[in-house]
Amino acid sequence: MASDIIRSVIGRRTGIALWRQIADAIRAGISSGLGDESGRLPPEMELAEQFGVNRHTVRSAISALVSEGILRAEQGRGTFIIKPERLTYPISKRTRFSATLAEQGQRGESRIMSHGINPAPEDVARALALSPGAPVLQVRSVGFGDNTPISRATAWFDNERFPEMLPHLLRFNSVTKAFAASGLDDYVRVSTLVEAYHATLDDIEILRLAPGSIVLVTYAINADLDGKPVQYSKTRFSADRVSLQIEQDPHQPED
Amino acid sequence: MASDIIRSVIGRRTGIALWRQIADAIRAGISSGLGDESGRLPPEMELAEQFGVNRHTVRSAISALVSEGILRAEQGRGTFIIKPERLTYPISKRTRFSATLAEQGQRGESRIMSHGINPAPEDVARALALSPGAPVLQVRSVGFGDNTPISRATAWFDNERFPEMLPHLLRFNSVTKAFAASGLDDYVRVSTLVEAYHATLDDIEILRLAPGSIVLVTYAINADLDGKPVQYSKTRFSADRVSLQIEQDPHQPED
DNA sequence: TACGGTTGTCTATATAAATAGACAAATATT
DNA sequence: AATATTTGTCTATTTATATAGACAACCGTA
Repeated sequence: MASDIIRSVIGRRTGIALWRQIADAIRAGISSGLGDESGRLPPEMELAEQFGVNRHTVRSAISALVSEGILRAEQGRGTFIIKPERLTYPISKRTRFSATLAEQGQRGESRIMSHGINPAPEDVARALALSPGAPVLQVRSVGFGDNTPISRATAWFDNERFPEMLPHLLRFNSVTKAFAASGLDDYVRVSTLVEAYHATLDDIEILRLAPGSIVLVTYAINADLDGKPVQYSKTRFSADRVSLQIEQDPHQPED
Repeated sequence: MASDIIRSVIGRRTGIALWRQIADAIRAGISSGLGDESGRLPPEMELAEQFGVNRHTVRSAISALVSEGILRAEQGRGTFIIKPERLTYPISKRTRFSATLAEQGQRGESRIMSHGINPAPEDVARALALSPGAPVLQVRSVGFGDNTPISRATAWFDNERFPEMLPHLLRFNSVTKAFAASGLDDYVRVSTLVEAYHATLDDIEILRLAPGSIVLVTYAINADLDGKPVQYSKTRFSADRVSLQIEQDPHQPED
């Protein structure tokens, strides 16, 4: 009885293998209370019945989740959930994790993977209110939580206005501190665009995702207090591992 | 040569059929410039070569997109793109489409599918700051743009405070006007949580999606100017058809 | 009208996914 | 020690995916 959490019935002839649909359903079900207090999943036979498939199909799904590091199977005992949590990322006017560069405190960390100074592509120039081709600093980074990759980001900065941004970033590993060292004491998030896509092969490799996983993609603009854009970043989050929490600063006076 | 837009190489033995991966890649590629000025896709043979698969596999993908209404194949001429656009949904302090109930103006429209007064489930009670089990009005609706379904939503309202909400909603087909008629002149969005999932069978049916599609899910809370929550809604958007645009009201005074 | 380029249809074969059944191996309980 | 429960492994069969090749049907143009 128990787990009627499996409401997401699965379809056939969809181009998505049943075992993968079931793996996705189990992964999703974990956060919504699949499994008992001890983190034990219902036995394979029961799951097979719930999903209306053969036991071997469920086993394929579980096997995939085991190699993802989400489940652990113990012969004779059962199958257990390893990591139930989902990180919540705040996005507000004062969002500071922005390019997922550091300062997440607690369990967060981020690493700069590569950087360079290039002429601004069209979309970057538009976002930063620069003329196309103007020199911009581009920084790629990967954000981690509990040693698992959570997000990967590319951030751009106006190289004319912030010529010393890169050394500051490398030194402080914090956008806020790097801006401060560049003479910008405060900045605010002015715009965030959210989209969702299937993971690319790069996503799968870098974020250690399962094929067919989903990524949340954000396009964010930070500006100084005059409204002039100072940072543009594109970030790809593992949708399995994060929620984006958008706060609208409720208790402020109305305009 | 042209379309090296196909960067998203496809993987095998992933549990996702090649034809579906290719369909997803083409669907995604459309918005980023796949196809020439006239909206014509590269010929099947060329696509097959680009993706490194057999022509028949590409044909399966195209056939799926044709029945999705995204492509149109004409014998002897080529395959053409039907709908390139993607709707942008704003989410800000003053977001009013909220439960995707109406007032989107322009080309937007929404229809109430069902409604009822029930005891509040735990998450709804928490969001509305009510005691669990308190009576709440629940309204399900589907939002349309250009006659294609864009989103489906469930909204909850405190039935004690707004006992006449339902008739007002049915009459005005607008949350804002229904609140106004209930004596609440203004309200603001205080919180929006964004997640992404694979489409369920319900999503596929109601939003007319392809199996394996992605949905953006938002959990939103609107509150009156005292900060008391007045509406909680869960909305599921077709990720192929919308971007969520989050504005943080940049030009306001700091706190 | 003839031709190159394109989509549509057919047959055949190989590989991956799914079902079915049986039994071994480990675990916990009686 | 015996038993029921659960995961692990094996064989066999069917269905869905993917590849391969050939040719018909249709379009635009030379």
